[in-house]
Amino acid sequence: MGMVYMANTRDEVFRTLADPTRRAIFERLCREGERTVGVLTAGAGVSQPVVSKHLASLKRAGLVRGRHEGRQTHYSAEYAALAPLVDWAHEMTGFWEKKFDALEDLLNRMDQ
Amino acid sequence: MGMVYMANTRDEVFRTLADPTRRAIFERLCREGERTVGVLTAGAGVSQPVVSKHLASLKRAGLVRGRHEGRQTHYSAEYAALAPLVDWAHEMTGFWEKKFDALEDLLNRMDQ
DNA sequence: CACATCCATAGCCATATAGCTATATGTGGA
DNA sequence: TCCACATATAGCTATATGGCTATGGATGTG
Repeated sequence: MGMVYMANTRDEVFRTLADPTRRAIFERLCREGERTVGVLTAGAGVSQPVVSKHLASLKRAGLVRGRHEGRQTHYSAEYAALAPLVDWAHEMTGFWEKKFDALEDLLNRMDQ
Repeated sequence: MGMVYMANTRDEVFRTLADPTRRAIFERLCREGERTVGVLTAGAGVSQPVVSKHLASLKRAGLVRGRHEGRQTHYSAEYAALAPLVDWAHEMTGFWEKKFDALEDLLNRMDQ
């Protein structure tokens, strides 16, 4: 029950998406689908080795996957890897709702 | 339409929540509600000045608010500040769904 | 085979920042 | 007033990392 994702994974996802350049690359893969390193480099605003490095980070975090085809590597987004982030956020706001439930409960008791 | 949160805010929220210590402090405020710096320091695993610094970061990102009461400062979580993060994640997975819609559409056309 | 192309890796540097201790600031109590 | 307490700030250091250039390794092409 719960805790499907290790805190470790969550840590890495948060840390990986914190960098704007890296997040932009991931976002582009989400929007445009599978893309090669060369295409991603054009418009990334940084050099090709930097793009490769960021893609390696994203891959380590499970956020992208690479597919080799000849000389090119095609990367694509792994949408499911966003789950730890979304789950965590929902858990946090969940505590907020529970507090309101408790407040409502308290008010109901006070009514009696 | 959309773009209620500046990319700037999103950047800051991501960057702020990337640090595990800081995220743990925020998480505690979510779970336990309003807490003083002293209470947060106990169990944070770092010194009091570090906790104060992290709280200042969280405040700058809009993730917490502080309430002064005598010598103490009571901090509490601003759950709404998580919205940019959740919205972004949903936007990303939205692109995924659109792709499936397009695929389904394509398959429907091929059926004819 | 020789050469070009695509990507990954190595090695370097500059900067950002998370942690520390020491101290300042502000508040309550004797 | 004097001291204790709670928090914030200042100043420092070590480390992590995002950027670069140079180069290696692999794959097409003439």
